[in-house]
Amino acid sequence: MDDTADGIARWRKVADEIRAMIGAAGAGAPDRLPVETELAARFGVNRHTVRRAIAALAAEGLLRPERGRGTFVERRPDRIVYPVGARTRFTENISQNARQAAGRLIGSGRESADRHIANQLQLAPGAALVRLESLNVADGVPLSVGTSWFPADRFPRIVAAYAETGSITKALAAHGVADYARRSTRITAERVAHDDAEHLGCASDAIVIVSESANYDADGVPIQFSRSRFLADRVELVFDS
Amino acid sequence: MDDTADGIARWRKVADEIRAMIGAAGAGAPDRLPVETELAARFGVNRHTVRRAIAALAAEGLLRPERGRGTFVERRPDRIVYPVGARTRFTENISQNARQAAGRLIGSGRESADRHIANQLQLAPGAALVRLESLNVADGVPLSVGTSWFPADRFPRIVAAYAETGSITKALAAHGVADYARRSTRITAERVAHDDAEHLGCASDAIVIVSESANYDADGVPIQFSRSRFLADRVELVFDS
DNA sequence: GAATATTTGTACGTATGTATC
DNA sequence: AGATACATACGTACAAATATT
Repeated sequence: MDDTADGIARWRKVADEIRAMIGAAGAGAPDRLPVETELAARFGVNRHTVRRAIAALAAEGLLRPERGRGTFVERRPDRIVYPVGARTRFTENISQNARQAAGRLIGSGRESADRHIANQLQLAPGAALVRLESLNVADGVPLSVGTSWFPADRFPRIVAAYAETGSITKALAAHGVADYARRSTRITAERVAHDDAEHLGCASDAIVIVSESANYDADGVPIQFSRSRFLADRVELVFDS
Repeated sequence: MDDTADGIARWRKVADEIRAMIGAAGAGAPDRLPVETELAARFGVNRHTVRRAIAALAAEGLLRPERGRGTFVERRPDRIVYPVGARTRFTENISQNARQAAGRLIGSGRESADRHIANQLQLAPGAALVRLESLNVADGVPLSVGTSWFPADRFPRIVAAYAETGSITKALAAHGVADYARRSTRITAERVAHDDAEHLGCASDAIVIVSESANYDADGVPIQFSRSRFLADRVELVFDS
């Protein structure tokens, strides 16, 4: 299988060599790779073996192959800092780090509560909900997509209000919620869903940080359950404790 | 390239069909895939095309191919809940959710502070540090690996103390630190590093939640900076606010 | 703008290695 | 030991997107 007989696949060695190439120096570091055929010749392997190595490095976010153009070294910009606390509000938070922040409605619907959401919102399973899908953008760069569920009877016009204002806070205010807070936040991470990748304009194998939380009004009544997917490449969450 | 002429690669269609196969039902759902040659015959494509599809689904965590055995459907267990707060301590936290929790020393060393860590520990760049690598296991399942840095002059024997006790808290106590707390936690997510994957016993393309934080003693002096990598498949972090 | 060359993406074929059954 | 099943590797061809002439 590999003629080096040390049990390491060739494509892994090629990947390591490429890693060394691109990680060599900061200033003189190349920003693009030689073409696949030349790499294959240089390493004495088949083009497919080079491609296997490139695919692995691309999955790590180190390379970005573009059909017809070449394979480029990924220089990832610093991540935008997203502070999470009891009073987290997207627009206000992000505008501390970015020049422009906006939320946009990308979908909505009505559905009945499954067990998990019913529990979070302290409703009976099957209760009527409004679902709201939003895309959050800072400085023109999509950062996250979020799905929120609201009790339909209390927030009948939440979708329209959000579509107008681009702000959950304002949409809630239009329903008489002057203040709200979150209590706890569950954090997981996974590969981005297909639909989310399209909205976020990211690679189909990108990683998202998933944040689930509920918001409560001043009386402690749950008013919103949300599940946000943050692009891990572009955002870091900061929790103060 | 594909004879369907709708611009969708064949391997993607095969992936979708396999996804449908395994996601069919809860009870009667298969727990393993037919062998690659049979899938290739069934879908009328080459075995490599099937493999490309399987690789994509494996990257999503849906399949787990095992050499010589077959390709299995991944049924992921519920994640262990890991509460994060000012007084987060691994052993105490996890033992609320698991029967057994333990930390094990997997590496250590001495190094000098780079800019980032020096800043976090309020030291001059180049200051002497002790680095401690640990593997955290609950119920025999590796959950996370962590790297911690301590000022070398204040915690000269921290590695030995941790090796003996398996607890950072106790190792710090041996150096006279009765209490400590964290102030903020930075959360990112990325693909697991190669070395970490070996310790965690996970797939090489698994996702980890990366948590960076500093701990401070009762006088507010930073005593530890740590970078923990939690397997996203096995753990969820919960922050109270 | 059109034709051509370059470069990555997909697909199939074939062979062999390695782990498991 | 033999059969089975996934892993790696090379070869070939063409498609699709981009760059160049």
